[in-house]
Amino acid sequence: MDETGKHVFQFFNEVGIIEQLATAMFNKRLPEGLHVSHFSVLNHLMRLGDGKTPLSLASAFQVTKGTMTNTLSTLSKRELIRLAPHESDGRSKIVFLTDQGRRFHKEAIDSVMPAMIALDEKIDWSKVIELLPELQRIRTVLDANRDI
Amino acid sequence: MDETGKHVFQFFNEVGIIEQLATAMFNKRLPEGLHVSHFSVLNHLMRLGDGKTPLSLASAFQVTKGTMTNTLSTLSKRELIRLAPHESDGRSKIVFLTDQGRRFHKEAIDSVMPAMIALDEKIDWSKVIELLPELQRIRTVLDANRDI
DNA sequence: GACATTTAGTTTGATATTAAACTATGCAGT
DNA sequence: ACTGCATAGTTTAATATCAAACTAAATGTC
Repeated sequence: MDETGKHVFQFFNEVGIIEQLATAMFNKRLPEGLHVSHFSVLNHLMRLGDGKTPLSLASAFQVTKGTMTNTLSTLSKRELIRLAPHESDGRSKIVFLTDQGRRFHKEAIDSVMPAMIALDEKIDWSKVIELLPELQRIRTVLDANRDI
Repeated sequence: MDETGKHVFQFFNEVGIIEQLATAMFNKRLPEGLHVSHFSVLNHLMRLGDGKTPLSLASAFQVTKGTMTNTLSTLSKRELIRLAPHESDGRSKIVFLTDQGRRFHKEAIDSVMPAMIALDEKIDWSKVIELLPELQRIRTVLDANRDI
């Protein structure tokens, strides 16, 4: 293996570890039984608006349909979302945020923010933001080449 | 939430998705029953030398001791590693690569490389490598602040 | 030296995730 | 209209992972 190959493995390794640490940090601050995956869905619906289908959410987070079924069913049991039938497609559903869901989203952010502020002194977030476009490019390419 | 906060969530989101896509890509190419986690351990031992303890591996990948016990036991069952008692500490063990393990590592890389080469035309790996130090910094900070 | 505390590894129970099979609906071509 | 293929979501079985309890060995304190 050449040098570049090693760096690439290292890159994926760093990404994996950052993901684990960040996930752990979030999970620790979410109430019993709720996971980053649940928060992420709520966050997505808040940012981009609800009324999405389960499949579009699965695709946004790159998880399988089965995973999204599971995530949404937990959110639904907790009444943080409401699943309505799709008005024009009998196979599909539409996901709506409930008031509880919106409230929970705000509370979750409030409980994570202190940790972020604590990190703020140590991480140059502006530099992190500079990384975003390149990460998005990599994500897009990986996504488009899932079958190779 | 302010703008920076949104970017930070976005950053963690991108990282999460890249991790999932990369993991999926690797897993698809590994033989039945073996996972990126197993390859990663072998890769680590190849890069930095074997003779490590399970705990040091757990810490290198930021997984729990229990997870590492599980990973190593699979590798051991397949005889890709050998677990020897620690010569001076009765509680501990030492992980050695077997010849099969080294062979498997090479084969795994050979089977992943074509996909990387395919991606090579689309991703500027040199730019990826430029991201490494900043990612490592973020990782280190997150790691050092796990308790906050 | 005895006892308390720390440390390395294992075990247990729970959960998120995946891949693949399955159900039901939509749609396209004939 | 019928038939066949595609699509949306669910279910199932297997696995990786975690947190927390547990075992056994080491270390430190008195």
